[in-house]
Amino acid sequence: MKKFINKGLKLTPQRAAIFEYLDGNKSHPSAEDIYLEIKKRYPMTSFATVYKTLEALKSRGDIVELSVDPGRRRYDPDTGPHHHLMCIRCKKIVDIHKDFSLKVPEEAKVSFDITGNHIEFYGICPDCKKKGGVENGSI
Amino acid sequence: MKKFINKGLKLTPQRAAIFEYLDGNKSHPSAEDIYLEIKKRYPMTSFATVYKTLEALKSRGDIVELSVDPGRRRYDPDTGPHHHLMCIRCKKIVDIHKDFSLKVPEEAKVSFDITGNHIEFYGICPDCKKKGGVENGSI
DNA sequence: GTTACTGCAAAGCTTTTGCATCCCT
DNA sequence: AGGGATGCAAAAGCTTTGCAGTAAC
Repeated sequence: MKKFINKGLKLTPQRAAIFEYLDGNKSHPSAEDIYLEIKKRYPMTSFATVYKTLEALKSRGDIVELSVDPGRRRYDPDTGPHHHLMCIRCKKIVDIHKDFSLKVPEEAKVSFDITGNHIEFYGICPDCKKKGGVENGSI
Repeated sequence: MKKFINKGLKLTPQRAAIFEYLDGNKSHPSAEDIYLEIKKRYPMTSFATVYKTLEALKSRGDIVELSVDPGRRRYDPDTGPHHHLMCIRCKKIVDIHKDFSLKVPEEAKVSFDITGNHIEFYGICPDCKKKGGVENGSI
């Protein structure tokens, strides 16, 4: 929570609820997840407010947007360098805090200015392993 | 083209055009890119057909869906293991064919069955470097 | 002749936006 | 008081789907 306040943003009850929900959150929630959770405490909260707040936080660098889950954006309040492992069945995402020190090939380095990297691991989580079934993933 | 035909799918002119366009294609096109291109040769082609064909190819494992570009899915006919570098300004994607042999941390390995991984590099491409400007990326 | 594919249009989801009102500072 | 934030509803993207007609095999 500390990291969000006093940054020039007005602290409204809705935002406070969003900040509090995100702070330390390891679930990589989607906008809808956040909306539904916030609504429990502040039923007046609208979807637009959630999206606008996420956009504000994102552009301030207080959260990052994940594109691992095709079809919906997920948000991560952990802005430090780390990677993710997503269950291809239930879309659960867990953090991989490990430094892989990736060396980009020379050809790419000379033409592009590389600004970052992100590794996505795919797999089946323990819960889904128990249930069985079929899936088809994406990169 | 060879890799797509005779797989139980009916070969219609629309599909032939899609197969031909995708074969060896390194541009990582979106469904719309494909649709617009195919339409030049087969103006009757519909968006639905493109999506349905992509779905068919995807479920047969003949193409992979990339989730690097938030907001739109991109398709890659190169189904071998490789990674990608995307320009955060123009969304251009280039291949990174290099084996990084990533070792997943033990904690993750024991709980998940890891099925794959994919590295996304982010950067500014040569064309966009010339133009200058500001951006804000996502992971 | 079957069966699968096509095209159209409608619907489904997620995300964005305009605008009047509200309320934090 | 001023300016940013809220909420509503409409709109905008992208993707999926139902269905009748059509074409590949």
